[in-house]
This record gives sequence, C-alpha cells and structure tokens, in this order.
Amino acid sequence: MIIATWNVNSLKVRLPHVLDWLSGHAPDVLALQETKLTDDAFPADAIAEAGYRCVYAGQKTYNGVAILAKHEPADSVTDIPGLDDPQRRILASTVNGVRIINLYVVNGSEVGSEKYAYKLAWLDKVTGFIADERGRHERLVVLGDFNIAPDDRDVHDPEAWHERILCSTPEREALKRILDLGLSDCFRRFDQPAESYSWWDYRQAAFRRNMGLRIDLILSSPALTEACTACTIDVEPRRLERPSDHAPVVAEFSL
DNA sequence: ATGGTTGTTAAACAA
Repeated sequence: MIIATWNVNSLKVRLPHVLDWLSGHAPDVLALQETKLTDDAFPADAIAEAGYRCVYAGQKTYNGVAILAKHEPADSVTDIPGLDDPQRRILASTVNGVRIINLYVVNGSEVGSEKYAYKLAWLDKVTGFIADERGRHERLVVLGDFNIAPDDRDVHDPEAWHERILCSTPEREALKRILDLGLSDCFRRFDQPAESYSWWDYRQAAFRRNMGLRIDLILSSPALTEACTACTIDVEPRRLERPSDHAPVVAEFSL
C-alpha cells in the first residue's frame, strides 16, 4: 500500500501535475493540502477519471485538504472537539482499513505572533484528537504539511533558522507530543540522503540551491511502522514549470 | 538588505 502527501499550493493550478503524478506513481492514497478550493469547485470528475475517489474540505482562497484514494474513503471527519475553526485544515478518513489523518498545520507566520499562538493552540487540540483516534485505530497514519522541521537535520541552514518559525522549540515540542502518542516519522526509519527537504521557498532560487526544510511528514502507528518498507521525497515535481513549493512524500507499506 | 516569489483576488494577505 502506497500512501503519499503533497501540499499542492492551489489544486486549480496544480491539477495537471497531480494527475500526472497519480498516473506515474499509482498511490493507494494521496493526501493534499492547500487545495484553495471551495467544495463546489473541487475537480472530483477529473480525479474520478484518473481512477480515484475523493473526499475534501475546502474554503475560498486559503487552506483546504483532500484525500484521493483508489478505494472509497469512509468515516470522514473535518471538525474536532474543542476546536471551532472555520479554517479547513483537517480531514480524517478510513481507506482499506487504514485511518488517515490529513493535516495542514497552521504556518504561524512568526514566533511570538498571534498566528503563532493559534498554531500552538491548534496543535494542542489536534494532538488530543489524534490520541483519541489512535485509541480506536490500530492502523493509523498522520500525514501532511506539518509546518515544523523535526530537527536540525531537516533544515538547510540551522543557524539562520534557529528558533525561527517552523523550527522553534515550542513547535518541535508540540510535534514531539504527537510522536509520543506512539507514532514514527517514516522518513527517519531509513537511511536517507543528507540535505533531504520537502519545501523550498519560491524566492532566492531556493530550490536550485537546495535551501529547503523537511516539513511534510508521514507518521505511522507501530502496526504500520513494522510494515513500512520505504519512505522517500519525490523532488521531480518541484522541477516542473509552475511547481508547488512543496514536493510529495511517499511511504510504502507491505499490507 | 524586513528584500525576494507565487496564489488568490483585485490591494492586500498568506505562505
């Protein structure tokens, strides 16, 4: 079973890339973030023609999450207890007996800002939700754009990013609390090339210079971690014309 | 160097 995540930064613009990628990689599940589409505008027909069912939770202009899957996603959840939030950042669904929690974590803008406080409060509520889901589902994957680089290996210039947004200690501690629910970062279960990143700013030719961060993650429960045979970042779509600023992350499970 | 680029949406906001 192949499960992938990709922040597409506008599904309207990136639909051709997504369809090409589905056709080339044939994942069982592809979780998308930053679709930036209301549900009535979601390209469900084009995705169905590619052989994928989909569930989605979108809004105008910002945010938006979706799960594309070869088999019908079931028991979808878009809102969680204690978080009355119009921002569409969460989509949980069950595919082939695997519970998928797709997250577009708040960016946070700047350490100490209002958005930063919202990020930490949001992460706290979501951690409670994941704990709850973890108790109900043996096979659980939490994936998406976490907007947190787990540690300095995941940052091209740790000194420049020291205690900055995406890298601050409170953010990393919030991520650790999610991992401490018994989840593993699939990518780090395997030897990986040095300087592996999943996001590069559009500015300063950051991709060409590999000035990136690894902020897109696939976390798995023990039952799935045992079955995980590979986890890679596919940088190829980042080389295309008009790319997303994120690359897809792919995990393979022998299920 | 508080810069720079992209997306949505129409000047500003978010990332």
